[in-house]
Amino acid sequence: MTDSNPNASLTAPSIPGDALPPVEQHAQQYATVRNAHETELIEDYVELIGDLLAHRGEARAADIANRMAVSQATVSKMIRRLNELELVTSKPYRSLFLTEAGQKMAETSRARHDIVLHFLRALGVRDATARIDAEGMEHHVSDETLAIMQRFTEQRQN
Amino acid sequence: MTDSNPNASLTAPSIPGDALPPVEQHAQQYATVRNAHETELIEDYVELIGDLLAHRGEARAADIANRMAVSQATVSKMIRRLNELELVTSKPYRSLFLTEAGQKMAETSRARHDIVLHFLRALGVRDATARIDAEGMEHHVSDETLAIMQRFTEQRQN
DNA sequence: CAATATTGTTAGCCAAGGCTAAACTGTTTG
DNA sequence: CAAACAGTTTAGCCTTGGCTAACAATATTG
Ligand SMILES: [Mn+2]
Ligand SMILES: [Mn+2]
Ligand SMILES: [Mn+2]
Ligand SMILES: [Mn+2]
Repeated sequence: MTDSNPNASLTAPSIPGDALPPVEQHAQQYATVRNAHETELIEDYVELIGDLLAHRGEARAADIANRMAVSQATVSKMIRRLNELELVTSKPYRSLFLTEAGQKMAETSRARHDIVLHFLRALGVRDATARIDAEGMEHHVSDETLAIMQRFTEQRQN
Repeated sequence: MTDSNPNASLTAPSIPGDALPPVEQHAQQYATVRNAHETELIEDYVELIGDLLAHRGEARAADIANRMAVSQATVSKMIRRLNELELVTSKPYRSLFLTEAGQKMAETSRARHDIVLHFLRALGVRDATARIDAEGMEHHVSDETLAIMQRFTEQRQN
């Protein structure tokens, strides 16, 4: 469907910047963002569990709660979801582990996260800022942009 | 609070990539993202309403629903929220308008969105991809990074 | 100008992701 | 080895942001 008010050009003030994108393309932008937001928290949990396993040998709910600054109850509920999605295995009161699918997601997320982080640093952003920005940006960066970021970073480093 | 398992170094496998950031810094990353997600949809609505007013002279709920690919009921409910936040004024069955605060937010969001979009294009990302990525990234880019993106874009264009 | 089409609102539903408080389990230690 | 502590789970609450279906108001048009 198209916008209402067909004779808008009569009432619109002077052309302010870029024109609006076509409705379908515009809608796609928002839909893609909504989509990313459905998976991003899952990805962050799985990525963090993978990091804890790699660096600490175990991933406890309490550690996740501390690192995410979230209550233990919130983590516990999320772990149940991760279990249902078959991304982690867990026995009550024991460390978490990643399933095959979980490990794959952790690696992918970690790789993407690192590319964004290193790119921001290569751009000249301070480390602490780069870390904060990367945590949010990573979920909204397409493969195309990711590839460009990676090339950019490599060239700056050589 | 600190992580559990004090003798983790005994069980951890070989150092995989970067170390984990300190707990407080790590927690700050996630907290900042959660914070951005609280305001991001509001910003997109206000930004879109501002764009519709600028380009079309009016902002109707139906247009918003089409452009966001969301039901009219969802838009109607959101407009009530924007009203409560005193970002828009609305009379039933009439176009929306932005309050002073709404206009300010629209301008800020639009400016930030444009900087990210132009930066991505300057990097070499295709326009359609850049638009999609910018829609999500914009809410997770710090002022520091934004300034660096803007400088980068300007230099590529000169 | 009445009928129809479009637009807007309301009600009621749902899932996600937060929280606190309370109960339960496992571990450490006096 | 009992008590205290640390970690985990459960229950119940809340807000946000989606949806559909039904209804209400306005605009268009035969
Ligand atoms: Mn991440
Ligand atoms: Mn993240
Ligand atoms: Mn986001
Ligand atoms: Mn946006």
